[in-house]
Amino acid sequence: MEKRYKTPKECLGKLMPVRDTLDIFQGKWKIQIISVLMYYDECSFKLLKESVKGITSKMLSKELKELEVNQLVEREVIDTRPVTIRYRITPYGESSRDIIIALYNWGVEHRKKIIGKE
Amino acid sequence: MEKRYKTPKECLGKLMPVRDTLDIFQGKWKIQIISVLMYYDECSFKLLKESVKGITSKMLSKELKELEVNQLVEREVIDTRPVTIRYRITPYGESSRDIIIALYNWGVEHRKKIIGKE
DNA sequence: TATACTAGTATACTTGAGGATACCAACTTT
DNA sequence: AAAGTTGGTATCCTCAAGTATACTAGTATA
Repeated sequence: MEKRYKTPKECLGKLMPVRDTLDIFQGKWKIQIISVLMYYDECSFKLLKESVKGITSKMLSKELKELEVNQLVEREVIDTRPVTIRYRITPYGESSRDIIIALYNWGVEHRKKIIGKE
Repeated sequence: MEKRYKTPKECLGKLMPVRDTLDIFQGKWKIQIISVLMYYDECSFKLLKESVKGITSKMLSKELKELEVNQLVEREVIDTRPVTIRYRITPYGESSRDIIIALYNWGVEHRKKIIGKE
C-alpha cells in the first residue's frame, strides 16, 4: 500500500465541485428564493417579493432569470385574464434541497448556541 | 383538525435560519477556507493560500479573523523558530460539515449534468 | 553579507452587486 | 373615467467586497 500525501493540487480537485456550486448559488438572494419556492411549491412574483423580505423587484426579476438559465426554476405564463405567472422549482432545482436543509439545520443550531450564551 | 394556509409570515419564520447561516458564510471565500481546513485537518497560512486558489493574503487574513470570531476556526501559535501558526477547524466549525458535503455533492452532480450536455 | 521564507499588514484602487426611485403595459374594478 | 392590481423595466447611485501591489518583522540559510 503506497503512502499518500495531501497536496494543494489534490485539494483543489476536491474543492472544485464546491466552487462550482458556490458560483451558481452566489449572492444574497438565490438561496432564499429557492427556499421560498420550496415552501410554496408554486408562487407568483408578488408572493415571492413579499416572502423574500427586503428584495426589490429589480433584484427578484434578475435573480429569477439567472435561476431559469441554470434550470433551477421555471416560469409559466398562464393565459388567464389578467395573465397569471407561476414560478416553480424544476425537478433539477429540487436536487438542491439537501443544501437548503443543511443550511436550515445549521441556522437552527447556531441560533440555539447564540441564544444559550446570552 | 384545523385548516392551515401557507403565509408570507410563516414562510419568513422558516426562512430565518437559512438567512442566519448565509450571513455567517457569506462571501466568496469562507466556505472554501473551511473546506480546505477540513481536507488538511490543520494548515499553515501559506498552505491555505496555495490551496484556496486565487485568494490574496489580505482576504485570507481577513476571512480567517471573521471565522475565528464566529468560533468556526482556531489559530494556534506554536513557539518554534521560526514561529509556526496552525489553523484548524473548531469542534463547532465541524458542525458545518453537512453544508460542505451538500455543496460538494451538488457540484459533482451538476458537473455530470453539464458535461453530459456537451 | 545577501537572499529567501513565513505570516502576515498597509495602501490604493476598482467594480459590480445591490438599493432607491420612478415608471410602464395590460387588465379589472368601481 | 379613474384608480388599483400584477409583473415587471429603466435609471441612477452607493458602498463594501474584493483586487493589486508593495512592504514588513523575524528568522534561517547559502
